[in-house]
Amino acid sequence: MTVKGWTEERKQTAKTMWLSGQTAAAIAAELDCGVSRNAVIGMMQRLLGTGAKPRKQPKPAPVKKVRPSRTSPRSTKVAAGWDGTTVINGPVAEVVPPLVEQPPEPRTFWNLRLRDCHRPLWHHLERPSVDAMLFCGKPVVPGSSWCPACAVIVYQQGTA
DNA sequence: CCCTGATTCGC
DNA sequence: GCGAATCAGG
Repeated sequence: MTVKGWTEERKQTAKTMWLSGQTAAAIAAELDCGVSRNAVIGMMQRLLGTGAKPRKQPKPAPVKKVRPSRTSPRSTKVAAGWDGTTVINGPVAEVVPPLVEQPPEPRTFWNLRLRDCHRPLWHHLERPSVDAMLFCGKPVVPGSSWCPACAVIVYQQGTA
């Protein structure tokens, strides 16, 4: 089932994953067709109009760089469950739709993403099970691993 | 260095 | 329409 190209299913999956906060690379891996993360990003721009956001740098000098060849060795990527749900066969659309928006905080171990506040919330537990591993989950300060509130806490504790 | 998304532009 | 190259930020 490796039909190269963007099928409606593929677009839907990518779109939903993107909206749910998955990274482009993760989406590319999940789709597991010949798409790179750039392809995913490019598709999102066309599909969702990502370019609608105000850009910071107008990129003044798009000087033509050397483009010797476009051939790229596409490595086989492993499709792993991205939200704890194994998606191997069957219409992906049936497993993805339930995702409307971001899950409420705190985030679970499985839902925690790079930009979610990483401050652990289980410091009371000796041996927390994965299910008990909750993180703050609020949006982090860009460049940090914690949200503004947790950054202060972590800093005061000297755990930074 | 690695990663991320964003943009440009050739196909 | 598509995606690699490239860029810019973290």
